[in-house]
Amino acid sequence: MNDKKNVQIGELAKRLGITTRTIRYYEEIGLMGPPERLGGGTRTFNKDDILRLKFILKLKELGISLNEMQELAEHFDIHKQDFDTITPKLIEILDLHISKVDEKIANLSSLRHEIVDYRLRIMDILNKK
Amino acid sequence: MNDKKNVQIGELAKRLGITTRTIRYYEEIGLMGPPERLGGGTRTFNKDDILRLKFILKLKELGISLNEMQELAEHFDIHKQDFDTITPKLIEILDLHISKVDEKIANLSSLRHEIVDYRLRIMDILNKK
DNA sequence: ATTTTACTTGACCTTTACGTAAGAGATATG
DNA sequence: CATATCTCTTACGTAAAGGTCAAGTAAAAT
Ligand SMILES: [Zn+2]
Ligand SMILES: [Zn+2]
Ligand SMILES: [Zn+2]
Ligand SMILES: [Zn+2]
Repeated sequence: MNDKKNVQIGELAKRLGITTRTIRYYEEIGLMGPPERLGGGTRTFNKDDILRLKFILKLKELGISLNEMQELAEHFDIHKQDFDTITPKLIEILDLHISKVDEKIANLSSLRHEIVDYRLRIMDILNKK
Repeated sequence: MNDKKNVQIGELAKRLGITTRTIRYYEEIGLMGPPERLGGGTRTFNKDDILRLKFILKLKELGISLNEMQELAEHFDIHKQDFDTITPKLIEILDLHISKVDEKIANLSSLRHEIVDYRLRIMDILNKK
């Protein structure tokens, strides 16, 4: 049994409902930073690592792309791992996202209108036959 | 000069604001059917071809994927090229799309709500410091 | 000690709708 | 005829976010 609090990749993935590939991928693109390793090379994740990963997943849920997160990460203090140091940059990004979402909603609404119209015209054609 | 009404690919693309690659691609995946060719192999498109292409672009505008169009195309009478033979299948697909769009709108709306909430919580943290 | 999991890196696969050469042939114009 | 401009096919590249092997190690359990 592990007496340290550190967790291996499989366990962590299971906990968060993602795959190990995902975690390695986030590390690969620099979102996660290199974790500590055991003697043999096995990754172990500490509490901060886990918090960071959860934070990433939260942002993803909010529709923020990994790319955007990378830009965002540049504004985190790299040496402090706590997220009390969230800068106004995050607010900025969230605001930008709110307006993007608004825009998408507007586009979809007018798309919906168009589809309905088109549908009606086709129904007319069918009925007049 | 061409005294026939048939048009070559470059001209057609320019007219419709797409690229020649797009037209060849639609043919490649079977959306467009092989056009007539000149002696040397150059494609020429007649009125019906053009109508069909415009129809495809219209559906694309409505958010219907090429894949869906292929399924749709299976329900067209392959030998008749007129679009009076639009079957109820198109209506079906449009209806499906309307509900998909509705779903997307709903998702985006709740996403927006979440983002705003999250933003507020962060603002709180920043202000209490 | 040995089997059974778990983990490692690397590399190729997936989807969608084309973009972008490369190299060769065709068409239009001077 | 020469030249410029199309057009042809073939085939690899692209973005996003991982999925899916494969071959080789390490850790955990028996
Ligand atoms: Zn974004
Ligand atoms: Zn209307
Ligand atoms: Zn669809
Ligand atoms: Zn709320």
